[in-house]
Amino acid sequence: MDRGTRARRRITLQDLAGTLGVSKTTVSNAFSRPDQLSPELRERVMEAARAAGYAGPNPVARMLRTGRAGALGLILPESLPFALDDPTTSELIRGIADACEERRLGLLIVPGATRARDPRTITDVAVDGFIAYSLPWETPALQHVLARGEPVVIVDEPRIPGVATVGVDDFAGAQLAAGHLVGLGHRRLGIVTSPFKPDGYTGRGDATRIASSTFDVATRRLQGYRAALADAGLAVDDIPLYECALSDEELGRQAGRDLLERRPRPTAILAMSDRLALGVLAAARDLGVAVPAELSIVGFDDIPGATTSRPSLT
Amino acid sequence: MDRGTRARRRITLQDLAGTLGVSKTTVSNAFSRPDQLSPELRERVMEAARAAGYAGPNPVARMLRTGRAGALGLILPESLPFALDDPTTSELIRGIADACEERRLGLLIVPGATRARDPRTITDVAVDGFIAYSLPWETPALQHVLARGEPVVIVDEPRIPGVATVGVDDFAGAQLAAGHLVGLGHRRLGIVTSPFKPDGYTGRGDATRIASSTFDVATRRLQGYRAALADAGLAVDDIPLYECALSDEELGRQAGRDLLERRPRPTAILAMSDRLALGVLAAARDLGVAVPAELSIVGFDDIPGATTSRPSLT
DNA sequence: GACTTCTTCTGGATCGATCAAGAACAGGGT
DNA sequence: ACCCTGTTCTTGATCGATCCAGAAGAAGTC
Repeated sequence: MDRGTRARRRITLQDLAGTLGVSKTTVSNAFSRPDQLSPELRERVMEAARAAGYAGPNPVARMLRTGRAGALGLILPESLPFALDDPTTSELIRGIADACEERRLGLLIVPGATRARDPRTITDVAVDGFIAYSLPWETPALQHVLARGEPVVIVDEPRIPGVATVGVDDFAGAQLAAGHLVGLGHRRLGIVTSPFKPDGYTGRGDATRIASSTFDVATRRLQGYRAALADAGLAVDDIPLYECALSDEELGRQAGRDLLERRPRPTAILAMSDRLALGVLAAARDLGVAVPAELSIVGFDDIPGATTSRPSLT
Repeated sequence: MDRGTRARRRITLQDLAGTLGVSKTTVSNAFSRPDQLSPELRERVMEAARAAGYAGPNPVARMLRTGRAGALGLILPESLPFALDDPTTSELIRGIADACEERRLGLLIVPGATRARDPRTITDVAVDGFIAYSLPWETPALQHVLARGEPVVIVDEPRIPGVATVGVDDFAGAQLAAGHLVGLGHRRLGIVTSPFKPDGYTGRGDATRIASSTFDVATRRLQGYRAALADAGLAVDDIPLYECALSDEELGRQAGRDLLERRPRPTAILAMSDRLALGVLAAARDLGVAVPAELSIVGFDDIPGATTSRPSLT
């Protein structure tokens, strides 16, 4: 069956070589290794390519032969807009994007990895390796990434033996933050945590949830807080906790309201991220609690040790 | 030269078929077309694959054979964090990301296309088509995209004959916004524009720049504004313009300050994006100009006709 | 028994490039 | 005349899958 005007097959390196009367290797070299042939011939090849509307070697075929995909996959736990809403994450992504461009690598983004998703969005993409950002332990997406057997770098969490991980020292950072507050004399604290599980729960701290946490970051930061507070002789189990499902200002505000309405009211609040801290600040404003006179708030800005009590911020 | 423990070559479909004593087609079918073989055999294949640590067919080889890359390229004019900082863009990207996931397509992001960049970041990626978002006319990146000969959809601009373009009706939207203001009785207006050229210029409007504009969106919106204002009998050339290099709140504020310091002071300002409008609002606050009592501000929210005078927004 | 029809599986061609090895020719040195 | 070195170009194999045509066997139909 001849379908009318025959759908013109995409032109290949071979075709071009044919019309020019040279070998395909030569055409290939004209594009990829210009020093391997005489300038005149190269110019002829390029000219013919232009005339034929040939844009250059098919990237997929090249990938197959060379074994390099020329791209990196970036796995994000949440949606892209949400991820970039967080200054820390945004900075990380920009850094990755810039580094990729510098190395002439494509950047393939796989957002929303904590949601259930078709494995094929991970198994079927052409990348040389992955960067996985802050995922809970048992995320299926992460399993698929690891199963591919390609290089993986995990940012922040989870820590998996044999897999490269980069991140901040959560324990030490949290310990420092909490130590700072007790050093200032605070004895009634409150803690606003990032999620322990990716199930969307937001509400008061719950020992069983903490015990079965799958987010390493939250766990380690909490341990850091508790270590410092225990050192100061406080009963860590009595310190009110509020868990937020997302590192989001609105949830931080909700957490702040809950903690600040308790009696006796805490004089200081530890928040596991800057966005949560901002939310707590908003809650303090809502409730007419003066900051920093009546309340100290400490966020966590992912630079170990650089913790700051924030007096104002708008 | 035998390099010590021989670097174990990556296992292939063929290898698996060998150890199982079946054909490679069968193994391929086990993964990609389960209805083509008996359940028992399929289970045997999958079992063997698991044992051998075979994660599934090599995506690149599959792409080459099937001719589909299973991914879309998204070209953005600015950096990723910047793009997502704008609510409209952010919403668009999220929409694209969701649609891609639904269709099991990867999303390969190429940010910063207005900057000079290595063509290979575009020519060498494995995608089935591109979405180009709001690029200036002569962007080299766009030329490379078009040269690939694959489907391209351009969002907003530029309009190129033969290339699918989606976007809002800038002219009509702008006309409506400006018409709204003159309808309210305003006669002294100011205009804050998005860039006419990707050269980073920010400052007062300049007729030559406008005449040689390469950003269609700004041009069409300006024409829309002017059409409505001319209809109202205003001298369009006398209306002060301020061009911002980016659709950024800080630049909008700068623009707002410039326009509001002119005498006679404008009673209304048209801004070509919501972020610019927010900046103007901030400038009004800085200068103690009451909104909406002394000043009306109209943004452009990319929904044709849905223009709103914004009384308050914090 | 001869026939079609289904299901299940196989072999070989193919996608479009790169790569390794080598042929052909030029010039240089002795 | 001979060998050596370098440049320029070609041939054939290869990357790892999918697709097409068809073989083998079971089952149903007359």
